Parts: sequence; C-alpha cells; structure tokens
Amino acid sequence: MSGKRGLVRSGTTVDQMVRAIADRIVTGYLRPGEKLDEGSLAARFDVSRTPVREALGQLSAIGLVERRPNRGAIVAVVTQEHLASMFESMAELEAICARFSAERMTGAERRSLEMEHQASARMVQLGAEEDYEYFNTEFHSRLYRGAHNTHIHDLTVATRSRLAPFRRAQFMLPGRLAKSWQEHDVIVTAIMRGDAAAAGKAARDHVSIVSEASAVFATVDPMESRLSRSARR
Amino acid sequence: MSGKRGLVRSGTTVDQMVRAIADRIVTGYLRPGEKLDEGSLAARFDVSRTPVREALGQLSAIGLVERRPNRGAIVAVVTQEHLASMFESMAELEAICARFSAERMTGAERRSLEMEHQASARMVQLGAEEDYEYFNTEFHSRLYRGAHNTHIHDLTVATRSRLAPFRRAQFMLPGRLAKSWQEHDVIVTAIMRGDAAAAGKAARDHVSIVSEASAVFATVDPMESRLSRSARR
DNA sequence: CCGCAGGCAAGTGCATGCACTTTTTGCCTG
DNA sequence: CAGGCAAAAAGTGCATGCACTTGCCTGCGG
Repeated sequence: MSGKRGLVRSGTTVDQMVRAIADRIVTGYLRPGEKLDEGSLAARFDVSRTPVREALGQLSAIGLVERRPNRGAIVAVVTQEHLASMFESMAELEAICARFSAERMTGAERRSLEMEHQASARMVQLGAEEDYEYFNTEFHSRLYRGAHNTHIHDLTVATRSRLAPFRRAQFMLPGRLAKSWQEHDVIVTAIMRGDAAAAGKAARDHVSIVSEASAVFATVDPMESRLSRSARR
Repeated sequence: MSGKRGLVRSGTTVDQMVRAIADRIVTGYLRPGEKLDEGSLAARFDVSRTPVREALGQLSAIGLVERRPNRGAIVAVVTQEHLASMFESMAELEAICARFSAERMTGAERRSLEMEHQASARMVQLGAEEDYEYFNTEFHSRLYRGAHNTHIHDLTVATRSRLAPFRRAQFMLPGRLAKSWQEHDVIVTAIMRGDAAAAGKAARDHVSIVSEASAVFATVDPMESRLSRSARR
C-alpha cells in the first residue's frame, strides 16, 4: 500500500499486530489449525508483510502460532494431551498463587477481594453469565497479583490466556455459576484466615473442576466455536 | 552483503539468530543492559537486519531482551526483585515436577534417574565441577520430563534458562558439590518410594538453597563490571 | 561558564523487491 | 479415467532502501 497509514504512527505497528492476532486466537475467532497467510493479514491490516512476519514470529515464540519453515503459519493446534497438561499446570499455578496470596496479600488486597467476591453473589442470583465471567477473570487476576511474585504472575497469565479458547463455554453448564461462586468462597475464606495450604488446595480443585467442565467443549470446540457462537443469539 | 551466504541455506536463518543471541545471553556472554545494535549483529552474523530484527522480536517476546520503540534493544535487565521472583517460581516449579515424578515416572525412568545419580557421586569425590554441572543439568531435566506434563516442562525449562546466568558460579562455593549431591539424594529417595509430598519439599528446598548460593553473585554480576567502566569517569 | 535551539549522524521501523520453495494446475500417458 | 509430471501460481525468506526518530554535538545567547 502506498502513502500514509491512515492515522497516527504509534511507532509500534508490530505490537498492534501481535495484539490483534493474539486476540483473535485467544477469543477463538481464529481457530486452531487455521492458516495465517502473511499476504492476507498484511492486506487486512493495511501494512506490509514485514510487520506481519515479525508478529507471527513473536506469536510463535510464545506458542500461540506454529510456523513451518517455508510452509506458512497456522494457529497452534493443541493436542488433547497438551491441553490436559495445560489445565493441570493451570491448577498447580493457581494453587501456588492462592497459597502465596493467603500468606502475602495486604490488608487492602484481602478486603477488596472479599468485597468483590461478595458483590459477585448478586450476579449469580441474577444468572448474569456475562457479568460473572468478567468478574471471574478479575477474581483470578487478584489471586495472581496477590501472590506478589511477578514471574509466577506472568506464567499464570500466559497459561490462562492459552486456555481461554477452551474455557469459553464453561458457564453455560447448568448450575456452574453457583458452583463456581461456592468454590471461590472456599478459596476466599482460606485466604482471609491465612490458611495457605487450604487456599492452595481449594484453588487447585476449582481449576480442576473447570477443566472437567471444559473438557466436553474442548473436543468439539476447536472447529465449532465460531459457527455456534455466531449462530446462537 | 552481496552474494550467497557462505553455507547451507537451512531455511531458518531467524531461528539460528534466535538461538545464537539467546545462547550468548543465557551463558552471560552478553550482559544485562547491554545494547543490541541491529546493524552490528547483522554484520557480525553476516545477514541483513531483517532476520536480526525478527530474532530480537522473538527474544523480547520470551523476555530475554527488552525493546524500547525507536530506541533499540538491550539484554533484559532483571531487577533484584524480579530475580527473586524467578528463583521462587523455580522452586515451586521444581517442586511440582518432583511431586509428579514421584507419582508418574515409569520404571525405566526411575531406574536411570537413580543410576545416574549414583554415578554422579564419583564426580563429587573427584571434585569434577564441570562434569557435575553437566550432570546436574541432566538430573533436573529428568525430573522435568518425569513429570509427564509438557506444559509444566516447558515453563520450567524456560524459567531455568532465564536463571542460567545467575546460577553459573554456584558450584564454586566450597562444599557446594557434596551438599548438592545430598540434596539430590533426598529427592531421589523420595521419588523412588513414590512419596510425592516429600519429593516436592526436597526439590523446593534444593532450589531455595541454590537461590541463596547464587544471590551473592547476582548482586554483583549484572550491571557492574563492563558498563560502569565506560560510563563513569 | 551554563543552557539550550537547531542541525547532523546513527539507528530504528516499515515497504518493497527478488530469489527460492511449496502447492496447484492442467496436460499427457497408460 | 486415474496417475504422474512439468510449468505456473502462490507464498515464504531475506536483502535493500527510504522515511522517520533519537541522541549527540555545536555554536550562539544568556
């Protein structure tokens, strides 16, 4: 494309590309195995192939896409086995965060965790799945931050985002909302009384249950999600 | 540069660059804060700036280098705090691997772990630090693999390599070799009798000790010698 | 002497071009 | 009509070029 690129030159075209593509993968808009054509992406975002290539390189470095030399890039395909390993890791990572949170959260952190958690009960009553999902994300983020360990935080967030496409539909299962809240409650209670072991165990169990809830979709999801999502509603 | 690039066109110039640069960082040949000039690197490896840029992008994606838009890249500087968080994470990750190993290692894996461990006793007697360090790496890799969880394996290996520059001198401390062996022994024993909790604890303790042993070097190593020489005075 | 505006060199960011590799197409043969 | 194969098309990999940005340097005013 000739001439200026629309608007402000933010200086980080590549970063924008990384985020844009990652977002599409994480939200399931781009599906595992889907081909990522440099030329098309470049055209789609109105940039040259160079930043697209760099973005794909970075995404492949963090495992979101797979690159076959001379044969293009595809959205990373996760095998059933690898998916299971990620869920299991997630359970362990969350357990660590919860343990550390129980030991290290500041007074302010504890208070706001508890407050938000109590507030979320309302969403459960109303069956506000969308709102609860948003809260849920925030709740877990609080645990990750509360661990006061940036590296664990980063690993956990990264793992979580890789799992995002497979967790999407978890709250669709009947009664899952209320169950999730109760599980959170166990975690919060343990943290509030500084019981690291209990908090860790509760967090691990919580994720394990999500994992099982998601397993159903996992087998179907990769290929279907887009269709069913846009079809529904 | 004109003409062919000397050798075989392996099809993955960027990958080679990533490995080459990562290796220099991990081995400490390039030091934290050091500037990574695209032009110089390109000249040094006799390629154009494009693959160098891609490599730097990927390295920044995995956290080994830091990129400031329009201001070049530097080898990632790890703060004392972040370093501590990585060591702590490492301890937790190793604990997980050890726990899982205790539960899941196959008979063959257990046998060869034990055998190699026993063989390493000889290196301790001889004070063969270099050999022992090599064995040590292999020993830990066995634990990571023995966990039979690819994601945890990857996280652990990645974290380990980021810590590599700060662990270098650990076996220089007097008596560290023998102590390391004894700690390994506790881990191996726990694994052999399938005691996951004990294996986890032993592994965590082991890493914690390494962490303390390394802390001494960590404080001095990163910024000082090379940079300060040219900066001040 | 300090400060600082403006210009200059170095270096980054992206577009484009060309060589090469893989995939597809269309024709020919058995 | 399937199989094979060569040539075209499509797509990737890297080099090069140019527009910018940054940081330094210089020289002028305070």
